[in-house]
Amino acid sequence: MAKDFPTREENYSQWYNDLVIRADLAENSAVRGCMVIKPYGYAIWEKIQAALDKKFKDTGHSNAYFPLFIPKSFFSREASHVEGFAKECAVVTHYRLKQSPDGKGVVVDEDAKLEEELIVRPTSETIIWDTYKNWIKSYRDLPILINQWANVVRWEMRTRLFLRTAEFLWQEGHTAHATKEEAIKEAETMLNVYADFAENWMALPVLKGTKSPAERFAGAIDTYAIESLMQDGKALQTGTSHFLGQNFAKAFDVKFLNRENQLDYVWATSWGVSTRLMGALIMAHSDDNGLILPPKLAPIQVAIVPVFKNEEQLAMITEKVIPVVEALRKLGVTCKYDDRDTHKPGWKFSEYEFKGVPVRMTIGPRDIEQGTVEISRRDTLEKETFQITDIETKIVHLLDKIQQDLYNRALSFRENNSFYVNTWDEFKKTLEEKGGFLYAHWDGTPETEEKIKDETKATIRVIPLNNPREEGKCIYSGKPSTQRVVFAKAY
RNA sequence: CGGGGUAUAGCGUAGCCCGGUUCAUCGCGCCUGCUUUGGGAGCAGGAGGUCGCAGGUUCGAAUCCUGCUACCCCGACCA
Repeated sequence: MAKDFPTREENYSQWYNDLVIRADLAENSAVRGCMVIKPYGYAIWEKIQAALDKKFKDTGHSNAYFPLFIPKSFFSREASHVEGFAKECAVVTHYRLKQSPDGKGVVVDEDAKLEEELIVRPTSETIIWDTYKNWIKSYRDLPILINQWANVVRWEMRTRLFLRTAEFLWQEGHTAHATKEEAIKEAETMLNVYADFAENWMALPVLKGTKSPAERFAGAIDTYAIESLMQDGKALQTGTSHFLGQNFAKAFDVKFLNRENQLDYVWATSWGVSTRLMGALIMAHSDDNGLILPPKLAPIQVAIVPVFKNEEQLAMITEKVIPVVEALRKLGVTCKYDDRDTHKPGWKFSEYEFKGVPVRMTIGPRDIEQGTVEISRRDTLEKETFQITDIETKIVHLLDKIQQDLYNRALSFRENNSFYVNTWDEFKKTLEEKGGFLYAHWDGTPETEEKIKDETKATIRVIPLNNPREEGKCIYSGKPSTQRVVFAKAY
């Protein structure tokens, strides 16, 4: 097995980073806090994009594109929005370079100073609402249901591959509606789209809920989120959907004539998921042997490794393999026949394990004699020998089973790491010793939430949707509470 | 941006405390050849380094001093 590959027990942070590198997903770039997404990693992102994009289209949305640069003044319009992002904006001040007077390289041409600075978008609400203003005159122009696939920049102090990079890829939906009810429904619909994607594609069980005021998006009335649990017991916010009320409409003066012939501000939502999803994928499923990908998102679903001593043997194997590859492709399975003679079988086994390929098929002289193949599944590392006849059907079923088993495994992990706690001591003890999701009573005040955070680093991850009512006492203040909320340490 | 640490070959490292025939170690990887190939092969040979950058101290600096830059960890912030 690979040397110098830390196990999760040693250092989860180190484990995660090395896993990303070893699985050939991404690396830190020369630009501070940014990442290079390598071909294999990007292939996973493309799978994620394709699946989400289809869901967006199916729910009536269209894609569009808005500028990367946003005039600084746009940020002044919505007070809480600017407060939320001001500290992490990259600012463009000049538009030209010139030869350095001393002849060494280039310098910024001070004569080319911009009249108004441009902000590299940290999110696009402002520029989009400035644009929507011109598009919306009447209720007949509504709703506007638009999504944008883009990159955004947030000058974070501390960065980590996929989880928090200075530049990241994401999609951001921005919708405009005639009524409050319709906008809230949209925000909830998109939350469900994300939850469905997480559970059925990423095999990642999620909690759906709303955020406490302190954790809300800057400028939102209500923030919905899906929250998932990683293997080290920390929570990761994997997607958000915001009901923005009329805040941005008022800030950008977006009014329309409603059915009653009255001028009104439009109601808005925004929602997004990012390359952070890949971080979730890595941390939720992987083991010490490398990545484990759910079949639906794996760029390679089946890796076929021939074992051969010479070209004649390889030719015999290839003859058997080609019909299988073709049959699998017809069934929509992506497979790679790795007949390179530059690496040994053992090397390839490890390689595809690192990359998280769900199923490996091995075929060698032994199999040729007996008409068999060896099938190995990545999630359990189990190996089994089958007759090659109709093997493609078995593989398709196995892929479905792996997808389901991964979800079930993650779900039982979450269930085993969710705790109902009733006292402050119990809260601290459980958080310290076990981590995970803590269901606890909270008095509903930001002050209490803040104090709990200061003392334990735990935050309210979500207030679950359709949360059962339950009388109780706040674990911190002892004041009355009507429901449990979910606390955890988060990334 | 506060506190701490690190920077030596593609990657990971030794050497630094106590400057000097060790001014560059070891492992992985890479190249060549032979033997190998069902879980990251073995042996033999080989290539590869402005010791982060810029100054300073000294007869002499990877080693000591100063400044800069980048990265890592812990905080604050966050998809």
